[in-house]
Amino acid sequence: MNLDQIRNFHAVAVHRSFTIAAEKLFRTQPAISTQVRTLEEELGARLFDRIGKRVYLTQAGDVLLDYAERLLNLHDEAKLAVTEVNTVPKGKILIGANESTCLYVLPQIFALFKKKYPEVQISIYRNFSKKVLDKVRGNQLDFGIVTLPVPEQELNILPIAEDELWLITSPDHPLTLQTSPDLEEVVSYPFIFHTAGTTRERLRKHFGSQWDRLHISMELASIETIKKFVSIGMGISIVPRSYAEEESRQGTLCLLPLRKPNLIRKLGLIYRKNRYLSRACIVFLEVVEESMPALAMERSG
Amino acid sequence: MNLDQIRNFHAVAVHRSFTIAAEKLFRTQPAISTQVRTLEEELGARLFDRIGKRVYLTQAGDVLLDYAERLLNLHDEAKLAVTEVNTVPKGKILIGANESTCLYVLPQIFALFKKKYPEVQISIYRNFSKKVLDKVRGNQLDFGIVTLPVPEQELNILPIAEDELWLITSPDHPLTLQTSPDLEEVVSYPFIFHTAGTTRERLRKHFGSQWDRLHISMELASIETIKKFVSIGMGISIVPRSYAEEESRQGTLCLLPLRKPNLIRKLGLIYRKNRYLSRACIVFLEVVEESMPALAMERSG
DNA sequence: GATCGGCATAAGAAAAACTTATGGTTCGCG
DNA sequence: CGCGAACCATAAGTTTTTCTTATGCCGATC
Repeated sequence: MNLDQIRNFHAVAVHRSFTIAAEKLFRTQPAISTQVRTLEEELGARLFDRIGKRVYLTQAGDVLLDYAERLLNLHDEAKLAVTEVNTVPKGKILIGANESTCLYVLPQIFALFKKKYPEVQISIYRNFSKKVLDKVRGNQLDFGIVTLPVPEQELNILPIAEDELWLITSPDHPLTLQTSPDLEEVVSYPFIFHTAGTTRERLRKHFGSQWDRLHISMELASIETIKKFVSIGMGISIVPRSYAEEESRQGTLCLLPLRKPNLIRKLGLIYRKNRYLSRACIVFLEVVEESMPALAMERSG
Repeated sequence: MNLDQIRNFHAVAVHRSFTIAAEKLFRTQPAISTQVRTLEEELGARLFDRIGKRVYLTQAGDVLLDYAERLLNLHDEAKLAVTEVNTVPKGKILIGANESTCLYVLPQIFALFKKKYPEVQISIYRNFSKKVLDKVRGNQLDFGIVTLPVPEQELNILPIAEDELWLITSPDHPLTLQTSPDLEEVVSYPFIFHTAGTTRERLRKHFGSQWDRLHISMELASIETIKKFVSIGMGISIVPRSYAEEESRQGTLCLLPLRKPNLIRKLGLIYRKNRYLSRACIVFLEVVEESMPALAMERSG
């Protein structure tokens, strides 16, 4: 029993005629007859009584007619629903990002996106860049926002923001007398770092041999707590500049550029290559690209 | 999109593998691949992301999977329901009968039937034998119970009861002095007849030339009213004996056999030839045949 | 880096479905 | 009452679809 047979049966049942059913379905009458007979044989039940030139539904036919309608309707609905996925932005998008991105980058993008496409639900997976990367590779996330660079294999990468890493200190810290200290001058002060993460690793490489001389007074899991403890003088730290601009304006933190080397942290939107993008995903990409100038502005402003 | 394609898609989605799906469906892997691709082309949407050796559902695929399950379930249910019609007695039977049959014949049959097959719903169309006959011919009724004989064309006929037509009078009527009056003696008294019906027509033929001499004091539409008016002496009438036995026992009516000719009224169950009988209809026939001795008893008892 | 596993594609074979032709009924109409 | 038209069933042959076999390609794995 396939949908075509059901469609045939339905047409015959509705028109109470094989000939008319055939016309409606753009087939010949024997085609319909044969299909209905096949269906009857498969079900082991006569569906129509052919009496004279008249056609009557049997009880079995009557039962099947009800199901036929439901099946055909459900089938139409299915087709429509599947087609809509790629024409109407709808459904759900899964995005992975680390904590600070969630705090400082995503809100602006999401606000814009939600305004344009309220029907699309966004779900956020918050974790370190590395975990996000794995999940994107494993097709468990539609998108990820991670610190660049990233091994390119199998991934599309769309740089969306870059930020210089600046030094933060408490407002009354000795370093604030400098306008732009270099690494050498900085290492003598106690540091506060992230417990883990891409930026921490990059800094470790950067400090090179000096890393061991570094006095790490605290290791904290979130950028917010780091800023708190820096502001009360527990140590200094290095963070993307934009993450501390608010506090700098308010005077609770002091934000200092490092002389050299200019440390840049780039953020990228990543998603798997060869992946079929739903309409919702496509418009999300569009929105991200649209809002990129704004994100760039943020850096310079 | 037909059910086979949906079944294929479903298997792939469930097992997340074309090869395993093929095994489960006893096909080769290319068969499944082609079918799924055809489905994708028809829907204009990729359903799976084939990344490396892994297979992932796209959002469109996810949407379709839900519908696929519903469609397949509904299909199974339909098959089961249709098959059950002819294996399990269920559903509805439409029976046509005239008023007196409804009152005196059907209750016993139905009681027995309902006891054996409580799942089958019986619906009664009450009308004159002629109308019942038409509806059975027109396939609007499963069965009819009518006065025999009946033109046999296209009908199966199962005689189910026969009854002598006896005279009924009020208990104090002069005729009660006779044990078995003949037609000649009877015609001088005022008669009460049915307004229409097979039996009335048969009587008219029977009376032959004497019909015109007959004094018809009333014509009534139901056997119950006829009996009422006969019992209060408004006239005499001729009815199937069993229809008045109760009143005869209670003494409200007097029931007299006519000497000659012995008028017999036969009842038959009729149904269309070439008609596919549902299980419910078949077991109904069985019950009627079973209860026929009982109905015969009624006549002699 | 060779091999294995798994999906895609191509070509040919098998199966299913369709069309044309035709026959048997029934029903309506002259 | 008989004839023709309408309607469904069946048969034969053709077209379309779907399957299998064979093979290629790519990524994962050892």
